[in-house]
Amino acid sequence: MVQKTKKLPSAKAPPAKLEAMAPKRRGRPRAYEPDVALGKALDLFRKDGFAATSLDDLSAATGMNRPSLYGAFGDKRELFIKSYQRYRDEARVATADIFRSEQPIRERLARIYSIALDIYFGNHSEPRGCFTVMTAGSEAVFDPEIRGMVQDALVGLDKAFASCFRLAREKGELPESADPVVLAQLASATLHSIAIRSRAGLPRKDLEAIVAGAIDVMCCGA
Amino acid sequence: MVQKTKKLPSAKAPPAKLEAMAPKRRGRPRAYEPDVALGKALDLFRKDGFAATSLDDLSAATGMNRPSLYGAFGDKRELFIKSYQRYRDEARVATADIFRSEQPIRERLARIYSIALDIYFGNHSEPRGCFTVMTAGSEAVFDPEIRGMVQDALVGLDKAFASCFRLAREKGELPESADPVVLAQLASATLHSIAIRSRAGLPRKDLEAIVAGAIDVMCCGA
DNA sequence: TGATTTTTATACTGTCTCGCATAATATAAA
DNA sequence: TTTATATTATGCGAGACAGTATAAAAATCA
Repeated sequence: MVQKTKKLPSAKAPPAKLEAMAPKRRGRPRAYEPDVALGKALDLFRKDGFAATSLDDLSAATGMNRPSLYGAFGDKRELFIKSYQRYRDEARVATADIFRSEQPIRERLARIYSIALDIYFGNHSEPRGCFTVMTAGSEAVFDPEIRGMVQDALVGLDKAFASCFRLAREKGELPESADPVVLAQLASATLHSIAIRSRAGLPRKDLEAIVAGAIDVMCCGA
Repeated sequence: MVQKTKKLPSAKAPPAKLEAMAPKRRGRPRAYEPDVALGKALDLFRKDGFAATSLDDLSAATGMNRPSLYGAFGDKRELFIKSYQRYRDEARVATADIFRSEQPIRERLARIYSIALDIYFGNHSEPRGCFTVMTAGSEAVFDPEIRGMVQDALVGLDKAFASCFRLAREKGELPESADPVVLAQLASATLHSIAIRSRAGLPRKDLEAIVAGAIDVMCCGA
């Protein structure tokens, strides 16, 4: 989310839009909305990867010309990182309330995987897969900053799943012998696997079956 | 493996080399060995991916100049496909006897994962990950032939794991209630997960711990 | 020896690539 | 109005890119 200027409670609030509260900017107004432009860039990077995405492609997709892109987001690498940041943020907010909730473990897992598949398949004719797994993962070898972000995403997910299983065990949904950390790694692995399989063109139905089977094993008999 | 000419048991066998059995080729002799050149190309594709690997890079790595590359392997896409074919072949022969053996299930799984980690980490300073998961998976969206190969690799592994679990159940290592197909998908997922994590720079030790935990769950109590 | 065959070596072409320099444009402030 | 500011629009330039054309080199065959 773009940093918004302090929202002081002025008497009159002319247009309802948030950004309209900002003091009038000085020069020529932007012809683009940074937020939607970043979304377009993200989708392009998800589809083609870093190397195969040219600045001309990005320019065409965002509707911004090259200098505007640089002014707004920096060079290609910075734009890539900001796109990835955006992807992670979106994924986080999409799953936040599930990870915060106290629903039965099976339900929580099912909802998480459902959202993940929505992200992986998207609305396009061709599936995108997972940015962390495919695109960012590939670049992680070369760029320490990206590598750090990918590692954060991976272990962050592990921890989130682990807390789910820990709670489930406390609630008696799982036997005392269940190891939350190990189960969390299996849950992550299942997510990774359906991410790969979606990108490989396997039908969503198959992946949903995999998810169902994995949930059965992880919540053994519960 | 390259198709070798029929090895007829002639009386005199001058040099021990296999390729020397071939009838003498007509023109200027090759300055490269196709097999090792393909190996170099494979490693480059694994490191950088398809788009970021230039023909100049490939030329330098293989020691072949551009026209020789074309003559031997075709254009970049064909070379990529041949490299991937080679990768799959190597992985298959490296695991063939384990998948064919009748060892205890835990041992078989442990050996498979150990070989996988060897492949993913390699001898280089920087890990490579899995060609199927990373590089080929990314390209699968655009190229039907690559997509087919990736799907083959994925479901082929599922089936191989499934036959392991089926045998284990028959031998009484696993309870009757164990579902070989579901367990196989978990075994594949674990492999996918460590492939991703290796590329993301996580230490091998961590991945070995993940493997150990996953094996414990999959062979529940056995 | 000379002719044929196969590969290597060099260099070229037209296109794309990234990043930036420059100039035009649209707004707010003075 | 004029000035200052911030953005857009155009396009340049040095280099990388994939693929190929052409010629030289090294072998076998006659």
